[in-house]
Amino acid sequence: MTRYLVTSALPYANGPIHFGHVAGAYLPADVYVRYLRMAKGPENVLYVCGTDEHGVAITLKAEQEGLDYRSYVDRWHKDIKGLFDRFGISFDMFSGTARCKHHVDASQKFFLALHEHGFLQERTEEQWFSEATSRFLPDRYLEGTCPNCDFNKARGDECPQCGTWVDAKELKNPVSLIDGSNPVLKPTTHWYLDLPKLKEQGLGAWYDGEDAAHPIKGWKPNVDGYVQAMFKDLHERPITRDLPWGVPLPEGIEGGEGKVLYVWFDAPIGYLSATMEWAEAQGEPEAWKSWWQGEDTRLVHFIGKDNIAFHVVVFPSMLLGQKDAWEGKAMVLPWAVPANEFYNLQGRKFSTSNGWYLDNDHFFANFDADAARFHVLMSAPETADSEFSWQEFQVTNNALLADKIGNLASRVLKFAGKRYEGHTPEVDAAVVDDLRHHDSLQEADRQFEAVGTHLEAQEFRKSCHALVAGSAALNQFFDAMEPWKLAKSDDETERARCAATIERCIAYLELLSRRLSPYCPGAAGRLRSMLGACADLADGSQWGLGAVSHVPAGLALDEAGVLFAKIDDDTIAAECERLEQQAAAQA
RNA sequence: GGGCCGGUAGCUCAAUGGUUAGAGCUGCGGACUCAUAAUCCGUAGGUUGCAGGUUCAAAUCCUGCCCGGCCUACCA
Repeated sequence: MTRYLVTSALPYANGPIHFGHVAGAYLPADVYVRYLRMAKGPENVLYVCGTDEHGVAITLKAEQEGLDYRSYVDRWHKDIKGLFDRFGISFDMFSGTARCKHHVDASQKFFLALHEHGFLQERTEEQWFSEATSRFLPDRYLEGTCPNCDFNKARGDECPQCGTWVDAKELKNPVSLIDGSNPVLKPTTHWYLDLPKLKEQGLGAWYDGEDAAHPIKGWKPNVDGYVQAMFKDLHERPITRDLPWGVPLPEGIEGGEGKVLYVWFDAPIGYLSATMEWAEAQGEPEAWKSWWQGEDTRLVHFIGKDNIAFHVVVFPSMLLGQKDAWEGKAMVLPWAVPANEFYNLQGRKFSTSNGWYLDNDHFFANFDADAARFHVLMSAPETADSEFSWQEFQVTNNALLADKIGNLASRVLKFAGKRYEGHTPEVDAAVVDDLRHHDSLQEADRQFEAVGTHLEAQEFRKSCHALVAGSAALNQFFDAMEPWKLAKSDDETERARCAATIERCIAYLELLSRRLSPYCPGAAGRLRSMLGACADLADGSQWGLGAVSHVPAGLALDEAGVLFAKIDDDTIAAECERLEQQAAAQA
């Protein structure tokens, strides 16, 4: 059986995350995972993630705030997890690279295996060193005079005046932006990952799909364009740093004392160490192997476009370079990397510091997480940047969720409540059989099946459209049958058609509740409880096939409630106003 | 500067080189009354960013330009 190991990019524990992050790497993954659990069985799906808690940016911010590194990342870990909980992101394990007890060992083992297999190069170069703080300075935290145009506020990596790329060592009169001191050049040794060699030894074949073990489907255009360009000019890449915070180099590496693994190196290993943590929590510490070394595993990385190089080139290289170091078995390579673009907010980038963001506490206190999930997914940046707008959110919520889907449940169940005293009607099987061929029901069948095929292909926007189209087809069916007229007829055959119509609608509402489940788990659950005893006609945790073929008579239905509440114009106007004020306050 | 992605109806998006470029939402008109003033039907809406080229045929392929975005290896 094919198994799916799904990851979402590790959020950096250095600040709040927002809807933009959720739209790109988390919500699509969560909907995909919820679908897979239903369609393939929960035992064949594992969804892991965690915060990325190392790196120079964290050390600097923590020091600025006077916090030790541990407390600092703990705070953001908690904050970030809080937003995921509100969105209902259903990780099997959400850990963190500085809190997972397997992480240091796993990362060091990765390094050692690459070292032993000849995929690392050692180089000694001069770097700016601050004697005041006894630390090497990243280029970005240096300022000085540009060697090209003499502009005196050039950064260590780039000159904002002439735009040229500055080699930090050539920067004149450098000053540390951290403490204002004048650094000196000092030699330091670092290890480089030999990407060109790894590309020759299998990465290239894997990427091109020549490796039969990984029959990956085509890469997305944004991924392929980026990686092809990268392959044309592939270089060795440093994977160590001089920092006081991170995974120390393994013992026994000469010259490695006091150095740590580069955060980009240890971060993706977080997917593996989180899996180990999950396995241990299950009481089967070895269970991670069946995921990371199983021939049937499909490893799927959901990321934003800023992460493409690391997930399609660097991390696969690291996995490939392990060879048989892990008890003689190779690691799986990614099967798919759905990289999304960026999600903006009403024409501008999300920015907490500029006040251009959605306040998470406020949002979830006033709006339904299910509606947010559906809208954000439906407008997710799959092929190009996209955005959240309050007006569009209102349209999705009102016109699609409340009117098309919620009202469908309402009209059917209330009709049954009145005409059949809250129970499923008795039907003539022949009349029901006749209705099965109705154009609208066949259209509903097609659309509800398409929901699954689109999800399987990671086409989330299309899957949302199919779900709405399926519901629209059911509304058409209801309208075409006109049960409100049939029910009042003196003709017995007309009343039989009415009963059969309601029977079919109830069967399809049960199907709808399962199709809706990955997107809107809360509303799907409410719909199932409204269906009362009819919810028992199919296992709600199963994607299953289509609508149940026969709804027995006399099953009790529950009270028909409101699945999705509408959002009025004033509320939307108030939210837009709130956003503008937030931005103005920060200006 | 270099690389890459995108530009299609008022809005959000579709369209293996192949009929007359399609949906949804909004707008307008109508039907209906079971339902959350919902639903259903009809209709309007286009120089596919611009200019060339290839082809029997171009939104699609090629060249140049314009606009937006991302990356550019020490921002994770």
